[in-house]
Amino acid sequence: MQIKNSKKRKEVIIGPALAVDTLIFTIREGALSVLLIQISTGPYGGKWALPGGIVPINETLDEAAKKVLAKKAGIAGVHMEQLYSFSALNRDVRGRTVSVAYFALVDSDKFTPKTISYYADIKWQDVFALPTMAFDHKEIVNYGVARLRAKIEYSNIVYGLLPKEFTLTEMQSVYEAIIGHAIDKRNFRKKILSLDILVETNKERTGSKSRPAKLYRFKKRQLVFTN
Amino acid sequence: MQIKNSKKRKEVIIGPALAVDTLIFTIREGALSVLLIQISTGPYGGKWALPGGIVPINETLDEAAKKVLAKKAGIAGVHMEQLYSFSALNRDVRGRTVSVAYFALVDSDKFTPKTISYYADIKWQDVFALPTMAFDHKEIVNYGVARLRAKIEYSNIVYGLLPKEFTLTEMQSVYEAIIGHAIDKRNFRKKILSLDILVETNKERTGSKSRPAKLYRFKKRQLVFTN
DNA sequence: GCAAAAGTGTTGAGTGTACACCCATGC
DNA sequence: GCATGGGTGTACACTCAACACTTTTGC
Repeated sequence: MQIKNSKKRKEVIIGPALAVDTLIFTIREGALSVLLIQISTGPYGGKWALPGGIVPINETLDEAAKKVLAKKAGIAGVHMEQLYSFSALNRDVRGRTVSVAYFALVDSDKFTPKTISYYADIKWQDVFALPTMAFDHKEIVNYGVARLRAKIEYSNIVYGLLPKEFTLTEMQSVYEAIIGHAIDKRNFRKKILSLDILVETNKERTGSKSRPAKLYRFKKRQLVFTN
Repeated sequence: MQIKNSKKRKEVIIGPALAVDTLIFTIREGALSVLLIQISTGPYGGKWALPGGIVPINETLDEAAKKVLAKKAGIAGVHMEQLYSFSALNRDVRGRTVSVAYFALVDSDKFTPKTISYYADIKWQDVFALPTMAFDHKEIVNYGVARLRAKIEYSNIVYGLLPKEFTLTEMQSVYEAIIGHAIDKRNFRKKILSLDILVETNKERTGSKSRPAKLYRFKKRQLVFTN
């Protein structure tokens, strides 16, 4: 594209940088948690943040987010969706950056965070006890928690937080961790079973010192809306 | 920010351009409609598109979208919210652009689209009869319609499509235009009145050749969730 | 036999849905 | 007095919320 006059030249002024940040949720020790990395150097050195990265010119936002998951957290093949785009002028003191936030759901038993060279540390963090965070990342986490809370009410999205096979009590614990309060066991079971999103396996979870529990699977391990 | 080594230099590679596109909904002749502009020149000359613009380095996305509304459609002071970010690699053949879509709701009686010099034309278009559109704008419109449909079920968002005072039948027509089918009058009134989002004025809409209808106002002309 | 968690039903309140007629006005 | 749209109530089905005891296992 040739630039021929000053009017058109305006259009090639460099705009904000474009980044993706990823909110990776899991349930860990009964608490809804997110994966945080600790920044090594620069103005945010020592602060905690969400894994993120610049969007390359030849990748879509989804692709860029997927690569962040893979490279910075070693996570692949999980449910991921776009959350919201954040653009406050001062959100990154190093330069004007617009960030598209994504969220992903993982089964923490399957993924162990590993520190990568250029981060000081990496860890799962209870979303209700966030440390001081860089950028507007606390706001992003809270926005993501709200979305997740809404979405468990009308979809099977929690499949992303559960292993292939699980008991109804385990599933209920996931719901309770997300909404932050206890649920009636009988009502929960009645409701979930009526949604027709689970199938009974004929296995049981044994090895506890109490009665074995039936194991269930999701009919579809992909997003299904339930009303 | 000084660039000191080749590793850092990578970070200043120019990424995708960042734009906002605005989906401006109204109800016009009983049909849910969007404001489209016709592109004058270039590879998309003659095609219809949503009003949009590049995001300047010193504006947030919300600000940039608000300015697009003001400058390209002459609309201000209406409900507006972020919809989604679109980033397919080939969405604009002129160059890699990521677009953050916004949607706004207006009362078509208050805004008359005016053609601006650099567009060939501008018009309200029924969302169920879209012309061939530039970029991925048809997808954006459909995404926006879906969001709007969902949102009228759990919020007072339709205030944006209605004048200050209106009859329940007018309000019902707005709902019907959005969901695309008729609703039972008695059930609609019972439901809406039970939500406690309207107040009765003591005026009536006269001048028709039938019985005058009571006029109502929204308690709050800002987004309120109703369940 | 006891501790621990799994599993199971009923009732009442509230909400959603289907459905038909009278009322106030203009002409 | 008739055409037009405004305005109203009831019955049934369904969903949601509250609530306590029995079953199966390990030790």
